[in-house]
Parts: sequence; C-alpha cells; structure tokens
Amino acid sequence: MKWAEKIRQAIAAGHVAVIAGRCSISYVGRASSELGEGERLIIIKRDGSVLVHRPSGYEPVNWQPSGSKIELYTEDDEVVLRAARANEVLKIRFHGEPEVSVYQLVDEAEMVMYASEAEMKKAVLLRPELVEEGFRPVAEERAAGRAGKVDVFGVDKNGVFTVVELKRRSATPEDIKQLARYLESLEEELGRRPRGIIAAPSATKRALSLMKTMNLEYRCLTPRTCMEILRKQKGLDAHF
Amino acid sequence: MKWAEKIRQAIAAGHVAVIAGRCSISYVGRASSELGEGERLIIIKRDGSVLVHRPSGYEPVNWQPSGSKIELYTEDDEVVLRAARANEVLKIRFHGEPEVSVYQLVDEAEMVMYASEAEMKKAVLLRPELVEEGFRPVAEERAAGRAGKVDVFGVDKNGVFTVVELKRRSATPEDIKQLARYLESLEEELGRRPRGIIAAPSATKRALSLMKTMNLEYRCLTPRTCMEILRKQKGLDAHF
DNA sequence: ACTTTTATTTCGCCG
DNA sequence: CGGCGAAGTAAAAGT
Repeated sequence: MKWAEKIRQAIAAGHVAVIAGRCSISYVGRASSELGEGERLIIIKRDGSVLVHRPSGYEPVNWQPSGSKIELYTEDDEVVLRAARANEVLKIRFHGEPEVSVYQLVDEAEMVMYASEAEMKKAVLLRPELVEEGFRPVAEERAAGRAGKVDVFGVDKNGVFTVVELKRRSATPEDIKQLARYLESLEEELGRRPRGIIAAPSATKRALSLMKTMNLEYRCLTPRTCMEILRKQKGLDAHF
Repeated sequence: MKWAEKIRQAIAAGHVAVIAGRCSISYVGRASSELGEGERLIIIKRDGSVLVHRPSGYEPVNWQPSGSKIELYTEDDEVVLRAARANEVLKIRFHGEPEVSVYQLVDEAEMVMYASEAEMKKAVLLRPELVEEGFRPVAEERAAGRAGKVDVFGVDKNGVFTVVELKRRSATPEDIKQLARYLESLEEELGRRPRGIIAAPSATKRALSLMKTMNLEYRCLTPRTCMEILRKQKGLDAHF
C-alpha cells in the first residue's frame, strides 16, 4: 500500500499526517470503545499524538496523547494503524484507500494567555478595592489548616479578617463549600470567624442561595477587568 | 483569494475543511490569548467547530466549539477567519497562501463505550459483593442533604447503613472529602454515622492516609472488572 | 517520579 | 433551559 508508506515516512520525518477515509476504530485502556465503519479525519503528529475526528463536534471521538508508539501493519488485506501507550491501545482499521496529506509545519511562536486565575490574584493585590473599598490584603496563598490554601487573606476597613476566594468562571456550590471549609479552619486557628468573599464573574443560583445560608458574600469580578488593570499597570511600568 | 472562496464553499456545503499554513491567532472571551506567526493546521467542521492544531500536542492551541458563526474576510490584504460565539471570538489571520483540503465525510456509525462510572454502578447493583460480602444496595443516587448525591446507598451484612462512592480512576483526597461530607449529612438525617466505602481502581497515598484519619474504607474495583460482569450479564440476557 | 490541581475545559443529564 | 458533575479528561504545577 503506497499510502501507508507515505504515512510511515511522514512519521519518520517528523511531519504531520492527515488521513481522510473510511475506517473502524477500537480502543481498549481505561475504558473500551468501538466505532463501526465511517469516514473520519485522522491526524498524526510528530510527538506521537493521534486524533480521530468525526465530521462534527469539537472533541475527537478517539485519540491517543503524545508519546504513544505508532505502528502500521496489514491484516486481512487491510491496513491497521496502532497507537499504543502504557495499558492503552487505539486501533484504526482502514477500509479502502484514504486520502493522505503530509504537512511540514514549523511553529516556534509562544502562546500568551491573559487573565488566568493567577492574574486575577495579581490584579486584586494591585487594586484591593476590586474586592471592597478599604480591603487590605495581608497575604496571598495563606494556609487554612488542612482545608487547603486561601487565595487572598486580608483585613477589611474595620480590621476584620477577610478571606477572598477567586474564580475565573461562575461560582458553584462546590466553591462556596470550599470557602466555608477555609473559614471553619481559620476560625479554629484565629479564634474568630473571618468574613468570606467569593469574587467571580458570576454565580449559579444555588451558589447564591448557599452563600446566603452560610453568611458568605459575593463580589462580581471578571477576568477581563483584571486583565485591563494589569495591562494599564504594564503601561505604567514601561513608562517609568 | 481563490482559497478563501474554497473554504466558504466547503462550509456552505457542509463539508470539512482542513487548512495548513502560516497564521497568527487571537482569542478573546473567557480569557484572552495571542499566538504569533507560525504554521498550523486548522480544521473547520460543518457544525461550526473550529480547531487550531500546532505540530505537536494532543490538545488544540485554540478552538471554538460547535455552534460558532464563521466568517471570512479580507483585512490589510490578508484573509481573516473569524469564529464567534456568545462573548467569545477567535480570529485567525493568514499570512500568505495556505493549503486547503476539503473533505466530504459521511459517518453514521454509533460510538459504543464500555465501563463508564454509570456502568460501574450497574455492575455493583448487579453484584453487590463487588463492594463487600453481604452488602445489599437499598438505593442508587440517594440524596445526602445539601452535600449532594450518593452513588450507592445500602446496608452491610450487619444491617449498618453503608455509603459507596464509585470512581473510575484513582481516588484523590478531594473524593475522600466529598464522601466525608455525604456521611456528615446523612449522620444528621439518620441519627447515626453510616460506613463510608470508596470503590476505585486505586487511591493516591494522601487519599489513603486521609481515609485512615477519617475512618473511611477503600475497596479496589476496576472499570474493567465491572465491564466484564456486565458483558457476562448481557450474554445471559441474550440466552433467555 | 508521583500526586494534585487546573481548564477558554466540553459534554450530558437532571430538575 | 440552567445548573451540576463526569471525563479514556490532558497538561501543568507541586511535593
């Protein structure tokens, strides 16, 4: 099979191979799956990652992450692509001759992402009024016993200990419970219960009602706001 | 630009377009990201999902899930592909002429997956001795106050209430804490603390030590074992 | 090396 | 339709 040889050479040369064709797929590993005959797009990268994409959907239907060992062999007159990792095997059996394209991609650019949860914290430390007027951070990542670590720990305008939990996405009941556990742990340690504030772009209904019950507070804070503040600061830094 | 027109037509016809070429990418939405010039593989599916793949790595570096609106336009003599969803915009700016392949994929096959957490539960309900000799399930998905829902609730051979938490992967401290919260909630409701058992293929060291502290029990149960039991049952069903 | 946490998570199910 | 938890989560960060 000439096309199979083309794939072998692409892998050996460290190129990216894209295969479009009729195949059936089996996966055995953490789970098992079977997918009957159909036309799919298969991508093989130089690091050994394999992706199988159906004609719709964001997620691959089957895959193997980087580092898997890729083999091509013939079985009953059909070509089988086998991608194996520890305890996990993905087999793609081709029916008929697929279209194979090989690309030599050079990509040295670095990905820059803004406004992660870490950057939200930076913004809050830079502009504590984002949380509340008069809030003063005392520490970041303060330990809260065995409950874990608090995002930002400080005192409010009245000198009351205040815990701020940052989320870059909508706050869920799970987040509220986590904050409650922090407060419980800190209450033991400090002798009095600190205020608890969740700062997130939004909160689910149940999260809000749970906060009411648990006497916790919500403050709207979007990653974008944080990003803009950091960007401004960056501009200032460059200026001086 | 002839190649841009080819992409437009592919989208209109409901085909899958694969673009290989030099581009730079910006994303603004839940976060923001910038990726400078480099050669990448871009996949556009008929449902509006867009994937940007670098030459290595399982995950796309940028993407837009299905349902996004795709536009192609020219800006400063360069083609820009814009994929937009509510509050999220992905822009791919092409530098030079990329290779464009269009595939008409037909895939009606149904994916069958074995041994999800749901199937582990089925197996336990079918063969409660997987958890412990003499264990009898009373309910599945029993509510545990505001802590959430318990996977399997039953009584052990001595008639003691027992909560089983199933995990298809290694049990973590977070899982243990979750089980503990269930028990706490059920203790309030039932007046006495039930036994708590985590059934998972393995457990992390900290999870195990936490279980000791919290007086919770571990039972090894792999998805594969559950799968085999269900498969046997399936065979029996077919027989009768 | 192994464990834990995060994610532009996405996806599916249940209320 | 929104909330909530699972995923073959994968990949990064922490220990």
